[in-house]
Amino acid sequence: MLEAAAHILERDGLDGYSTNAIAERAGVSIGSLYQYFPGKAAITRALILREMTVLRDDIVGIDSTLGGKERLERLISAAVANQLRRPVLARLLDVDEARLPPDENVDRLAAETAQVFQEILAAADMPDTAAKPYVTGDVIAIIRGMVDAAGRRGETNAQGLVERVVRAVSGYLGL
Amino acid sequence: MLEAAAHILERDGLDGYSTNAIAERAGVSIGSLYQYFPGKAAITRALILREMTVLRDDIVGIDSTLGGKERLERLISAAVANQLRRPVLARLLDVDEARLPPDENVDRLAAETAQVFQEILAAADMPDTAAKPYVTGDVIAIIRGMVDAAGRRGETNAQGLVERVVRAVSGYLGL
Amino acid sequence: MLEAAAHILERDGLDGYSTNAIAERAGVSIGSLYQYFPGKAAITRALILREMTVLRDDIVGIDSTLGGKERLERLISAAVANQLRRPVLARLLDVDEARLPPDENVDRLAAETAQVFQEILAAADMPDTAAKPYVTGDVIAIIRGMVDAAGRRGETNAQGLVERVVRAVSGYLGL
Amino acid sequence: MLEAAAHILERDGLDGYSTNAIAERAGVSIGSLYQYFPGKAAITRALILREMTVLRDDIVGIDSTLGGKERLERLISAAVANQLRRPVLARLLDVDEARLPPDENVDRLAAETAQVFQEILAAADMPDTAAKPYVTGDVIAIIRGMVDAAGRRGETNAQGLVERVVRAVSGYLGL
DNA sequence: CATGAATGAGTGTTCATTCAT
DNA sequence: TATGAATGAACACTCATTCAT
Repeated sequence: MLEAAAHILERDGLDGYSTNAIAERAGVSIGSLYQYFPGKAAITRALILREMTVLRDDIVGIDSTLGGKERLERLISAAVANQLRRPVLARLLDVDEARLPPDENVDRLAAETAQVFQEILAAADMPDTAAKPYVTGDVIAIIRGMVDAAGRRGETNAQGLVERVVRAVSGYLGL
Repeated sequence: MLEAAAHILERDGLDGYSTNAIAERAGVSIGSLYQYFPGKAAITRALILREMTVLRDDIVGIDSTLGGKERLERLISAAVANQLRRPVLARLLDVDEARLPPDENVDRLAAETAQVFQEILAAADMPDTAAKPYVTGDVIAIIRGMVDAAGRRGETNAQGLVERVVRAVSGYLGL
Repeated sequence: MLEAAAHILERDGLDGYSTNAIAERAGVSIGSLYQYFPGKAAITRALILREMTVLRDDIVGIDSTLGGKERLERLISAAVANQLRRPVLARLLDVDEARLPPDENVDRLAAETAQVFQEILAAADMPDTAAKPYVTGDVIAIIRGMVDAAGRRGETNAQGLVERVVRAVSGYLGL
Repeated sequence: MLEAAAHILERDGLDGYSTNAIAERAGVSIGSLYQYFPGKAAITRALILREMTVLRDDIVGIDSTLGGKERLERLISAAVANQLRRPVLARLLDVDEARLPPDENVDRLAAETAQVFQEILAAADMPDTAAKPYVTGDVIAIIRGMVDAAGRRGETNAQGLVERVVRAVSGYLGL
């Protein structure tokens, strides 16, 4: 059912993203949909959570004994892979999330992910500037912005994209 | 009428962005709205055009006798100012544009803007890499991503933001 | 449109009382219905108001220079006529009103009507008991109860019913 | 299960009165509910029957050797007690009964109850008028109307209410 | 017998668009 | 040209009922 929702969102965009369409695509009745989710918002939230969890898990799994530069690269690699996996979905979920009331679980997951970013940016071999406020936000924004645009252009070559993002972030940090 | 649409979008978001609300806010009847615009999509497109034109004009006005680095900084400055002027509007228009079928005028304006970017990146004192494909797109994406995120965080200090964006773009270009 | 709602309520009961049915019966689209009423509750409230207003006007028009007994009889006559006019509608509105949140206009109208009852019961030639609390409520309840039951039995002879109600109320008051 | 239905009806009104809610409250599955009752209507009917049976039994138990006036008072006392026991339930069942198709068992029970009324009203020390048609219906309506209104006002003092109802009925009968 | 997931017709409501005035 | 009442497809959601396990 979540996968059906994801598919609809990717294929038809926000306009086609209706509970009836989701149910039909999932091959269940609209009534069943509402037995698993209390409402449309819950479906979207679950979808967001699912996508965010993949990234969080990838990122948390990065070997913390590695140097900061190496970890940063791996982090970017994970973020790129995550966004490139389903670029349209990632973008639309991002958009729709803004309409939803804040959700505890989503917020927690976002905080956990940001935490990993912050730890990496505070590593020993990182410049002092990297620990400043807003830096984490900037780095995330750079990654998101570049990968999003690449996704919209239809880029699929993750390796090349990762290299460019690494260059941008490294440059920003003064590495 | 366009300003009414902009206001509604900023104040009520995509959910409140209805033709009736726009007409009421503009102080005209819904019938009149449809005499000036063939449909809701046309209103949004006109709004997008209006906002893009401001940026294009600012950018086109940059003194082309200046060095590439200086022009790049001015360009970023203009982009930041443009996005920070009405951050919510800029973001929502961006989102809603994706729903609309491609539009000739919008595309032309985007191409014109990108053209200026490209010329600056191809300036004599710029590294060779800057002329490669993707680079223009990447730079635009970095700027958009960072400024968007800043707008969402509620940042209003354009000067500090410009500096950070310049740093990111310069780093990315290897300046 | 109100008349359509009334008709549906009378013919199909609360079960058939849907906005779509009302619109269809009224010969307008569902959209038009919602241009005149903000919601289903508003339709029901307007209907209640309409019915209550008839009774209030009848009752307020009773010549206040008459003796208490005479006025009481006229009041009962008016109440009977009102309830017998559309007995099913009166009853169902009564039921549905209980589901609705309290409404200022309805409450005011009810208070105005009760006020007239109270004034008549406090007339000079009325027994002292008539002025006691709960008496107004009891009298209204007797009238409503008897007339409602008569309506459900299909009685249409107002004159005979009025006599019996007068007898009950007079007996209750000790006249 | 019936008690669960009664509880839901009292606590949540007709809006909350759903088969799922009843089953949950009763601690059984919705499937089991449908093994004991063929449908929602049957549950409501059974509930009506249960409540009516209590009154019928009370009334049938009245000593038939007593005088008519005394028996009438006892009957009213029983009716008041019955309605005041669970005033909200009594009222809502009354309302919901109107939606249901007529039921043999309910009708029989109602007839039995009315029969007792009629016998009392035909007692030797009762006025001739009491035996007329409509009188039984009127008396029942007076009692129901007054007690219902009292229940809605939140009255709980049965004794005072019984006295007032007796006064109304006696007055009506010309006692 | 008991279960509860599945069903889908039906509900109240919104909103982009049209067109007679 | 301006108006705004009218339209109706579409939406999110509910709930009485069924039936495979």
